[in-house]
Amino acid sequence: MPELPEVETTVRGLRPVLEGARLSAVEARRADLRRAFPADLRQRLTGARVTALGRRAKYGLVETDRGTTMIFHLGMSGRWRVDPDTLGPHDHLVLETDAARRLALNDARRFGFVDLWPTESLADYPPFRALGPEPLGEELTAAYLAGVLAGRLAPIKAMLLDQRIVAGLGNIYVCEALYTARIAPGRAAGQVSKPRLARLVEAIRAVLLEAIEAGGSTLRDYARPDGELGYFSKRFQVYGREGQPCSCGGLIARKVHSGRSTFWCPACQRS
DNA sequence: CCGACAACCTGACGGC
DNA sequence: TGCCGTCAGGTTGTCG
Repeated sequence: MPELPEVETTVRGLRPVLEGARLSAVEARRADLRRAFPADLRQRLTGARVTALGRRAKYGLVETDRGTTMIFHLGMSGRWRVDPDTLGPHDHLVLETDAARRLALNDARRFGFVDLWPTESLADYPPFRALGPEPLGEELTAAYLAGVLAGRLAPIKAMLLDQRIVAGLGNIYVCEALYTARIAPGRAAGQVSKPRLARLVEAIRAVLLEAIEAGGSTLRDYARPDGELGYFSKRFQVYGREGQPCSCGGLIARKVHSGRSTFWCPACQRS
């Protein structure tokens, strides 16, 4: 499920449940996801008050009044279920609050993980150290991209998926942003012109904001016990649409590169 | 630097 | 109905 917009929507959905609440119970129902849960997870979080919810790239942040932040990553299939009636086999971590709310981190494929880190030095959390700028922040500009992509021969699509270049884009929204900017995904990154990079920055923002907005509009549904979130049944322009017509009259193509499907319109996305 | 691939897992879906 | 192959939003590491 989760790229940046889904994580952002998740965080917004968790905020009214968690912010200001005290965690009365913390239970890991298995030892690990992709990695082991921190051994002191329960001890550190039980009794703590949640002071803030946040996001960095595709990571969710749950800050507590104990100087510790719980970091979660949803991997491919992770989601938080709110006030579930019953717990299923994939509900791996359960939080209860003093307001008698219950949250279950559900992750069938277990590619996600949960970690703890001191709030004051979050920037030193190893997975955060090399992250590039937030795509919705002011640091992401055409000038920045031009600098970091200069001379690079790798396809622009691969560069955008590299979290060190921009932090938070995944396969779906990279395809969508390149389509919106009318840039061919296979174009050498260092050869995309400055005006096109400017268009790309705008497209990235527009695509992400639209998805977050779509997620926001289903936030009411987010609280359903099934936790259904998905990609907001949003209709993508190219992703998953191989063989279907583009608005230009061309046909959407699909090609696999290093195991990931790329969708694009060869007719109107030019290099 | 670059591309390809495997690994980590389960579930959904299409074809037969 | 069921079995089997294929594919899926991410990250990390290795190899050539």
